This record gives sequence, structure tokens and C-alpha cells, in this order.
Amino acid sequence: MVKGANNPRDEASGRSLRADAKRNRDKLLAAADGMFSERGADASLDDIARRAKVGIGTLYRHFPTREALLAAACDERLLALAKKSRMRQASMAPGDALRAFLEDVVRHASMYRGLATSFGIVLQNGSPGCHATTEVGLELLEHAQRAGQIRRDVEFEDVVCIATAISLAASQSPARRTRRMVAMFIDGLRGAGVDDRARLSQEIEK
Amino acid sequence: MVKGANNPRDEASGRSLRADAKRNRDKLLAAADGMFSERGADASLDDIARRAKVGIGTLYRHFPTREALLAAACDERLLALAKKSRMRQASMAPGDALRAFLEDVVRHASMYRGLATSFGIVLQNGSPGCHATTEVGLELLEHAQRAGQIRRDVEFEDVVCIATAISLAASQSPARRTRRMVAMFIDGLRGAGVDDRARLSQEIEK
DNA sequence: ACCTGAACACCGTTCAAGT
DNA sequence: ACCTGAACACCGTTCAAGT
Repeated sequence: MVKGANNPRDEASGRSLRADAKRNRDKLLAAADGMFSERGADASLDDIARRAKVGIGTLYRHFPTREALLAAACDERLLALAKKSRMRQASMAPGDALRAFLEDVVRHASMYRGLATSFGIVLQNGSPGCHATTEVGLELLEHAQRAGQIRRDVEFEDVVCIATAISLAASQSPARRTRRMVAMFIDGLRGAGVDDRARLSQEIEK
Repeated sequence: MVKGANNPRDEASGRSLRADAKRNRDKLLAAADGMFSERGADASLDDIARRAKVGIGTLYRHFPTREALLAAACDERLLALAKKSRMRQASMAPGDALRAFLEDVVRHASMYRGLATSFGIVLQNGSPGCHATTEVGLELLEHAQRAGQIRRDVEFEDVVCIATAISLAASQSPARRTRRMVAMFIDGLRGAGVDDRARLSQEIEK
């Protein structure tokens, strides 16, 4: 339980919330998670407010954009993902830990049906879970690179792109394809043989 | 000019169209292409009908879904893509021709802003352009595989997934990343060294 | 056979009024 | 300081009436 993540603060301002406001925020979060789970990431905001028994204006006050609401609703699960990934860092080979992380992120990017489309924006939201996930991911990547298991020229942004990309593609095609795509991508990140390497860097740079 | 592709037939039924219906269809197509180009793939269908000076019902009669309209609007450009790719088949090494094809498809999947999201569905639409593109792509893949430049276990569906995935990711991030991602993916498809290959097939199957 | 557009059921967002 | 919900401006889709 990371208690600090649940304190009564408004995302944008960081100010403390009045008791009733905090209550409303929690009700909105619960309602949003339920609604997003049942009907996907493009569920009606009106319905969410109604389920939370709160005026629609209150929803907008707490979460000015749909992405802000999505990020807040995802937050706990992203924190859990970060924690799990950090533990793997100790027990697995660096390259394998990165692949496991990539698979997890792909899964989470489709936590709600249709979430993948905006997952990139959601991750930039700066909520605790987003921050933690980004941090572990970066560590895992650097670790794998120092171990020589992943190309040096891969940036963390590439990994995020790849994850959302696979997730987006996977949501439109049978599940078995996901695993294939992760494996293929990791293979690409791993780097080609000695002969290929020089030609490849030429291909990549300009 | 492939004249056969422009004949006055309704996509679904295949029956010939009355002269005024054919005229309306063409006006809708022109209006749709303009509107999609200006405002993206989620442009208002009402606006398109209005620009075509046609009742909204007429739009629905000709194109029952938004994807059908998108596919029809894309069709000429997809035919051109297929033709260009077929020409490269003669003049380039099989692996390079496939990469060029992949880059083209990625570009076309974002022909209109926001198109990538539904590009998979659009490609399954069966219009002449979609059909031609699928056909060349399949040939290019098999050709590259026979030449030993691409793994045998890659299916054409994978290539489509990859293309839309990259396109989707690219639309949310700087342009220079696209090229990197294509290169990395192709690297993945190419296959790892001899030692890696056995482990990788294990990873992929189940 | 085809076209038209009013009618319907939705949706997101704002903001004046209330506590 | 925060909440409420009516009001506004949209959107996709259908279908009875018209040619």
C-alpha cells in the first residue's frame, strides 16, 4: 500500500481537498473504473458522473480531460506494474526483464478496451503510477544495454512507442499475435549480427 | 489509369448504378477525400454530404459505414501504391523491396490524420485498391522468404499489424521515429543468429 | 430505384445559480 | 470552495415521404 499516492490532492493544483471534494473524487474514480472496464475507454462521461451520483460539472472540475480521468483510474494498477517490474530486475537476466516489462506494458495499454489509442498521452500525465512506470522502464533499458543485450541506440521513447503500437495492433487482431510481435520487436532491439550492424545504423540514421 | 476500377458499380451489390446515382457517388468521393484530408478520418459525415450537395441518406446508401467510405476514398492511392511496389519487385533485392513496401504502407495508413486507427478494417474492405495492395504485399513477403532474407514463420498478417502499429505510434510522436521503428521491425523479421533462432521460436510458439 | 431531410437519440462542455 | 444541472452546440443514424 503506497499511502502517499491516495492523499486528497487535486492533480493539477496539488492543493489539499475539502472532505466532500475528496469523497466525490473517490466516487468518480470508482465509477470511472467500472464504466471504462465495462464499456471501454470511450465510455460516456455523463454516465460516469451519473453512476458516481455527482453532477457532470464536478467530473470536469476534478478531471479536466478524459485522459486525466483515464490516468487517475489506471494509477493503482500502474503502480503495481512498476513494483512487479522492479522485483524482476533482481531475479531475471536484464534482457528478459525488459521483455517481461514490455509485455506487461502492452497488456496495460489495453487495460480498458480502446485505451491504447491514447495510452501515450495518458503516460505523459505525470500521475504517480505513470511516473513510477516510466522510471522502472528506463532503468530496465539501461541495465539491459550495459549488459550488452540491447542496442545502445535504443531510447526509452522507442520502447513506449513499441508498446503502444503493439497494443494498438493487438487489439484489432487475435491474441496470439501479441506474443509474436513482442518477440519480433525485442529481436529487433537486440541488434543484428556483426555484418548487419553497420548497414543497419546507416539505415536508421537518415 | 485502371478504368475497370472506376466503373459505376455499388461496392456491396455489384449491380450497375443509375446515371444520377453514379454522379452522386463521385461527388461524395471527391467531397470525402477533401474533408478527410482537411479534418482527418473522423470528419463529420454530415459535412461531407453537405459539401457533396447530397442528402445525408444518400451518403449512407452508398457507403453504409465510415470505413467503407474511407476505403473508397483511399482506393486510387492504394492502387498506385500496389503498382509502385510491383515495379520495385524487379529492380530491388527482395528484403529491401519488402522494407520499401512496409514504409509505403506505414505512410498510407496515415494518409488522413487518424486513419491508422481503422486502417486494418479498411484494408479488409475488399475494394480494388485494398485487394491489389494485399496481393503485392504477399508476393513481396514470399519472395523475400524464398531468398532467405526474412524468417519463414512470418505471416502477411504480421506485416499488416506491424505497419498499422508503426503508423499509429508514429502519429503520436516525431517523424524521425518512424524510420527507426521500421528498421527495427525489419531487423526483427530478418531473424536472429543461429544460436538465437531456436530459443526465439520457442518464445514465439506458446 | 434512388434521393431527401426532418426526427430521434445521443454526446461533450460550459456556466449561472446555489450551498 | 465546491457542487449542480440546464443549456448549447454538436454528432450519427433512421425512415417516411417524395421523384
